[in-house]
Amino acid sequence: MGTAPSHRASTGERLNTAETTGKLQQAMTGRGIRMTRQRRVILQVMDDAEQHLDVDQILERAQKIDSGVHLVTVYRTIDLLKKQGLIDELDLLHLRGDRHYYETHGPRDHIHVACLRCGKVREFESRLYEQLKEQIARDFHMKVTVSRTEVGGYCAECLQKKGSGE
Amino acid sequence: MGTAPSHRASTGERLNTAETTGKLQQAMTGRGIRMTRQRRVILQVMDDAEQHLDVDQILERAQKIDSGVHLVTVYRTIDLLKKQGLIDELDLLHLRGDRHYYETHGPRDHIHVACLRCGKVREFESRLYEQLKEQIARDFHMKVTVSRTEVGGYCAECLQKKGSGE
DNA sequence: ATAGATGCAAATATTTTGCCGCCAG
DNA sequence: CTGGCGGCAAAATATTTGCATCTAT
Repeated sequence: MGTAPSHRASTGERLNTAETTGKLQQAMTGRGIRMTRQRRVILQVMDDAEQHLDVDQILERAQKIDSGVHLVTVYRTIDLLKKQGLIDELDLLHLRGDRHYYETHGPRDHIHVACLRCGKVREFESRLYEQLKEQIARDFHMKVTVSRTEVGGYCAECLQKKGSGE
Repeated sequence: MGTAPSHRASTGERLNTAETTGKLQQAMTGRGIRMTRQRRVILQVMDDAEQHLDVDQILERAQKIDSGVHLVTVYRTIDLLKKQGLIDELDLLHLRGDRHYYETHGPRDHIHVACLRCGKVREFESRLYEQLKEQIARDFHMKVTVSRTEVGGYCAECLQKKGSGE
């Protein structure tokens, strides 16, 4: 629980455009949603996050900025953001319990690829994925609004360590 | 929750290879796993299921066959099956709470496509999906063992009902 | 001023665990 | 016979809700 897994995947890229621009905050006010002190903090945390966070991590970071933020408020704000379609929810194949993870909804969907042994999570983008979603929309005549893909397996390093077993 | 009275019609469509023998049961005994009365029942339920089931549905169906099956046992057996890689776990984008759903691991992965309005869930297979997984394996030099893709949106019928707005 | 947000605690929901008697192999 | 398995209740986790108070607009 409390301790962040800190698996720092090699998410090297995707640096912060995160100045205090507050993309989320902008989106929210733009939609006429009331902005409170705590919401501002939580939104900032999400905007600055370099990777997906779970609720406890969000709380932890938020409290570093403003200790007067409560877990319940995090849940409520996350919920709001979900409903507004501004963040995505993942569970990383339940690798670490049934916790949920959240991240700001980027311009392009990415796949989360997790190593079942070391827990490292990487992101992956592919035109193939976009095509797949298009194919679904076409075949079912539906409008696709959200999608989530999580892939698990054993990463190169772990395969090496074990030889090739498992 | 559940309704589905149950026993599958023996005329129902079955997926390929599975004879009435119980593919799961075979796999389990083949791996030297102890077979108990309750496990047999749960495995049968999973084998006969025409679609993904949640734990309560599994329990319900199991108890129709043998009332002496407990929820805890369902959890433990499901867990065992997961570890053996014989079933897949889904959560259908949390469409209906944080319940998990399970289904036997077929020969080919399929995508779950859910309508966010009417809740209907369809399955989708695609060559593109296989290619995508291959691409991931190649790019990351990893061995992909599980994958889950869930897509949400609005199905043709629901789009019609609403006119076409949105 | 006032609708809506937050804090706090208690309620829910879901899954896991400890312990002990019982059954499959 | 014996070690794993299932039942039962209680614990652990994760998230939601009721209500009084406070605050952004």
